[in-house]
Amino acid sequence: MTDTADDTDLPASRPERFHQARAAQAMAVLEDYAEMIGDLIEEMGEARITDIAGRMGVAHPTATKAVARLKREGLAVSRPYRGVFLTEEGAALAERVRARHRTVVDLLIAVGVPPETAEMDAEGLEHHVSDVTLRAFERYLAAAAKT
Amino acid sequence: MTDTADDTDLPASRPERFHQARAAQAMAVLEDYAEMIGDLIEEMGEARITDIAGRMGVAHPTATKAVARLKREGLAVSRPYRGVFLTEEGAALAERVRARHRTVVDLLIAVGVPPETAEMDAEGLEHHVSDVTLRAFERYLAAAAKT
DNA sequence: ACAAAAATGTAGCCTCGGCTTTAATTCTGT
DNA sequence: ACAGAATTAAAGCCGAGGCTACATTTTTGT
Ligand SMILES: [Mn+2]
Ligand SMILES: [Mn+2]
Ligand SMILES: [Mn+2]
Ligand SMILES: [Mn+2]
Repeated sequence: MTDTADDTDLPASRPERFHQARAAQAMAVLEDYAEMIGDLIEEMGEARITDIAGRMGVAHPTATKAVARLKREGLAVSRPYRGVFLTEEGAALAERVRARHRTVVDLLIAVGVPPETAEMDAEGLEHHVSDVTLRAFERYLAAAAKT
Repeated sequence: MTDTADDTDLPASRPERFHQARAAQAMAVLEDYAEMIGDLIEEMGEARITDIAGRMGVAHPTATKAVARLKREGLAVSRPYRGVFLTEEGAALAERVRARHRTVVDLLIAVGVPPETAEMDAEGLEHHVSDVTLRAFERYLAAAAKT
């Protein structure tokens, strides 16, 4: 045995933190596709595989597989050669993800990150921002606005 | 064609932002293992597969494969049944990652995230913090300290 | 010294998210 | 109407990062 029990771990053990980060990562693709499909439906009335793939920067078979996973998870529906639509649950996820994305970008800008960089980094960061952290960001932004 | 050219994209196109996030993610595991191996060597003089696996919260063959990748990328060395060691490049990476992790935690705390949550979220967030953003965080923390 | 325990390695399986290639279907313009 | 273009689907490849089960080697205790 090597370890002396475990460091500073009264609350979440170190392995637990890695587990959490991996779980968040597993949701990341689903979240981005849901948000993107929501965007497309709003902007152009429908979400086509080609457009999804184009905006995600992937080949269209990759988008097709992602949509298949969304469907499997009950977040989207589609029929062959028709567009993709979000279920209620999928739409709710998309909305949450969109709001969180905005908050993350705003927080980054508020602490001095250049807007362009903020937008860039937020695309990856957003998926690892917990609810607790998100609420802290919102409070910070509200307080900063009052100044 | 569907899209009306592209939204707000003078600088980094939307697909480009997703590419960037995916690239960052591809480094994440390497970064965490490098940092962990550095920690273990410092704390106990050597990094054993069992300890690496234990702290990462994975089965030991998973750690073995990660170390194999580190070796393949020139970041670590090891011989069968001996511990794992970082190359110069690996140690430099570990150091950078450790510093960035601290800065991210500090920034989160500074904007009002509970320390426990900050530590939790930072484990995933850190890998998506670009150099530009990291420097902005440092400036913010320095300014906040002066208050 | 040597048997049992612990650590490490190896093989083989899975899912996910990329990709290319090829087939099927739908849309479009004349 | 229908040929060609565009879109979508399907199949099959890859690497990464998980896992379990089993083999090998090293360490340890008597
Ligand atoms: Mn994203
Ligand atoms: Mn986003
Ligand atoms: Mn991490
Ligand atoms: Mn870390």
